[in-house]
Amino acid sequence: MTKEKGTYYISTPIYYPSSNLHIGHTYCTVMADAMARFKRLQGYDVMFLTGTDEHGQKIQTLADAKGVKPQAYVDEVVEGIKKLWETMEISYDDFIRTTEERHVKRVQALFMKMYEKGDIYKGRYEGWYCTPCESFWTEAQLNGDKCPDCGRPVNKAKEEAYFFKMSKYAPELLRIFRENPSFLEPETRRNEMIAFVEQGLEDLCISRSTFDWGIPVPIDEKHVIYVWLDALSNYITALGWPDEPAGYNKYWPADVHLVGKEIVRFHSLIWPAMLMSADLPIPKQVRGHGWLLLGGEKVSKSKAAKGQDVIDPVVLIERYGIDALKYFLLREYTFGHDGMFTNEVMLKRLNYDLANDLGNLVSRTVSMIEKYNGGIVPDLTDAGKCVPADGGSDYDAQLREIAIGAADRVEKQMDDFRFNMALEEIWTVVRRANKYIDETMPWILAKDDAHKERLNNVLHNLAEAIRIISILIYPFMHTTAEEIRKQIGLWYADVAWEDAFKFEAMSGEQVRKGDAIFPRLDLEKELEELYEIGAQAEADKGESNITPDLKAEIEYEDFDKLDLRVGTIMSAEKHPKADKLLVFQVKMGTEKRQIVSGVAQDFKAEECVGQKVVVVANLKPRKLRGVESEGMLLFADNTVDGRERHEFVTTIAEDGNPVT
RNA sequence: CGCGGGGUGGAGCAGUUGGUAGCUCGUCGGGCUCAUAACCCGGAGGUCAGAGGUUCAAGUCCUCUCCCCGCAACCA
Repeated sequence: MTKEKGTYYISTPIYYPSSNLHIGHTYCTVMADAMARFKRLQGYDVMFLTGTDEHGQKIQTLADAKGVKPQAYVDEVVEGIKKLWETMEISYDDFIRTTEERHVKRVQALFMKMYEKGDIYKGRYEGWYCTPCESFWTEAQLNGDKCPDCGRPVNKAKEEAYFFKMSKYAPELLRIFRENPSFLEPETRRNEMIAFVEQGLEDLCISRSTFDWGIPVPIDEKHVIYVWLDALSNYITALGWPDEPAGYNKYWPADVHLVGKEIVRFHSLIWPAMLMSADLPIPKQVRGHGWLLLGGEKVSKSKAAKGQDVIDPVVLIERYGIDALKYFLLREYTFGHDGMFTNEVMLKRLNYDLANDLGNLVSRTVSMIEKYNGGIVPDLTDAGKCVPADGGSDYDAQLREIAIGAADRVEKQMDDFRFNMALEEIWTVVRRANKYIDETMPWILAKDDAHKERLNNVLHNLAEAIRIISILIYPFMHTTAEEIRKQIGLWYADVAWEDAFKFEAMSGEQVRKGDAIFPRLDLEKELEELYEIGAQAEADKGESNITPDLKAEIEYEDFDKLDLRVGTIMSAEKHPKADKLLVFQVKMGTEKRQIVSGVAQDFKAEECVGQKVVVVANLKPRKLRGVESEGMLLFADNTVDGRERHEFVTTIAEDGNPVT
C-alpha cells in the first residue's frame, strides 16, 4: 500500500429524511465519495462522514399523518437512504443519525459548554402562531395574515426560547474570511457571506417548546434543541467528542465540509460561531457546490415534447450503471456552478466518453493483444522502441509522457475540487492512446514478421497506458477500473497511485477480452424509453395534483358573501414597480374596475386583452405596491413540467353576468 | 440604484495569479479498418453583451450601460 500522508476528514451534509433523496443529494454525495476515494488512494487516512438529520416539526407532522411514531418513520426512510448509498457504493466511513444516543448526549454536552461560556440565554421568540399547525411563522412567511401551510388565521404570539449569542462572533467571523480566504470556497459564496455578516447578525434561536421531537435542552426539559445546533454538531459528535475523543483528536478539524450553496450560510457562519463558543477549532474549509437544474432548456416546448428528464438516481443506475452516473455527474458539471440536467446531455456523455473513447480503447487494445501476441502483454524491448512503422516520429515518447504526467495533473485539479477538469485530464490520456493506435497502425505491422518487435512494443505501450488509466479513474469509477484491469491481465495487482507514474511496469500479463465495459447506447431509443419512464413518474405525481387537498367545509352563507362576475379584460399593462404583477382594466357590464393580479410571469400583457375572466367583485379594494386593485381575478393553478402556472378559466357568458 | 449569479464560434460549457481564445457536440472534407458503425487528421465558424478606462499586454482588473436567471419584495 501507499505510505501514510496524514488524515483527511470530509463530510456531506446530513440529509433530512422527510422524503426520498433525489439526484441533487446524489450529486453531493458522489463528489464527496470521489474525493474520499481519491485521498485514500493517495495514502491518506480518510474519514468520510454522512448521515441524516432526523428531528423537527416536519418529521413529527409527517409521522403523525402516517399514524406512526417519529422514530419508526425516520427508521424507514433512513433505511432507504442507506440502501441507496449502498447501491451507489458510497464509501462512507461513518453514518450518523441525529436520533442516535451517541449524538444526543454529545449535542447536550455541546449545549452545556456554550451555556457555561455564557453564550446561551433565555429569551422570547416572537412571531405569528398557527394553533392547528403548532407552527410559528415570521411576518414575511405569512400568506397575507394567514398560515402559509393551512391558510387559517394566525395569532401574534411569543414563545420562550433559548438563544445563542451569535452576534458576539461577527467580528471574529469577518476576521476569518479576511485572513483565511480559503475557509469558504468558491469566492462568490464568500462575498455573499461577508456581506451577510456586515449587515449585522442576529442571535440565533436554538430551542423550541411547541413540539417535542428533538433533543431535550439539558437545563430545561420543556424545550428541545432546534435544528442547527442539533444538526451541525454531527460533524464532531460522530467523532466521539467529547467523551470518546480518540476520533475527534485524530480527525478534527475537518478538512472540508461539502455542502449545497443553500446551506453555506449555516456552515460558514453559525457552525464556526458555535465552535468558537465551545472553544473548539473551526473546520479548515467549507465548499459550496451548485445545483442541478431541470428543464433549463430555453425552448422548452419542443424539448418537452421530446422527453421528460429522469432524475431518479435509482432508475439511471439500473439502466446505465453506477459508474456511468458518477462519471456523468462529475464530468459534466463545474463545481460551484449550477448546471442543467437533461437526458440527452447525459446519454451523449456516456456514449462519447465512456463507450466510444474509453470502452473502445480497451476493447481494441485487448483484441489486438489477443490476435497479434496470443493474449500476452509483451515486454518492451530497446531495439523496437523508436522505430515507428512510418519512419521516425516520437509517438511512443508522447504517449508515455502524457500518461505518466497525468497523475500529477489530476491531483492538482482534485486539490481544487475540479472534478470535471480532473476527468478531462484523464481523458487526454485516453484520446492520446486512441490516436497512438492510428499512428502506429499495428494491423500493418502485424502483416510482416520483420516488424514483430515493433508491434510488440506498440502493444506494450498501449497496455501501459490503459494500466495507468485504470489507476487514474479508480477514485471515480472503481468497478470499471477493476474490470479494465481484469481485461488487461492485472486482476492480481492492487491499485496503487504511485504506479501511475511508472511506465514499463507490465510484463507477460495474460489479457482476457470481456464484455464491452460501456456498451454503446442507442440515443433515440434511450431517449424514448426515458421519456416513458419520466412521463409515468410525472403522471403518478400528477394524480395527487389534480385534486389538491380540499379546504375545510364552509356554510352556504360563507359562499353567498362572494359576488362573482364575468368580466372582460379591456387592457393590461405591467405594474411599474413589481415584476410579477399585471394591472388590468376590467369591464363588467357597465362597471369598470382596475384590478392587479400576479400573473405577469404567465402572460404577456397584450395576450390578456379581450379575455373573459371571473372576477371577485366585492372584494375590499387594496393597494398592491402602490397601485389600487378593486377586486380579484380568478385563474386556475395549473402545473406544467413541474412548474406552476396560471390559466384562464374562460366563459362565453357576457361580462357583467353574475356567477352563482 | 434590495442581494446575488450570468452574458465566450450553431448548441452546451472551460478559461485558475492579465501574456497567442480552449473543450465536448454539431457541421464540412479527408484517413483507417485493430475496435463497441467506434477511432484518427484537417477545415469553416468567435470584434469573448456594449461603451469607456488602467496596462507594454485584458475574456481575465476598474467604471458605466443593456439583456437574462435565481432570491427578496410582491402574487386579493
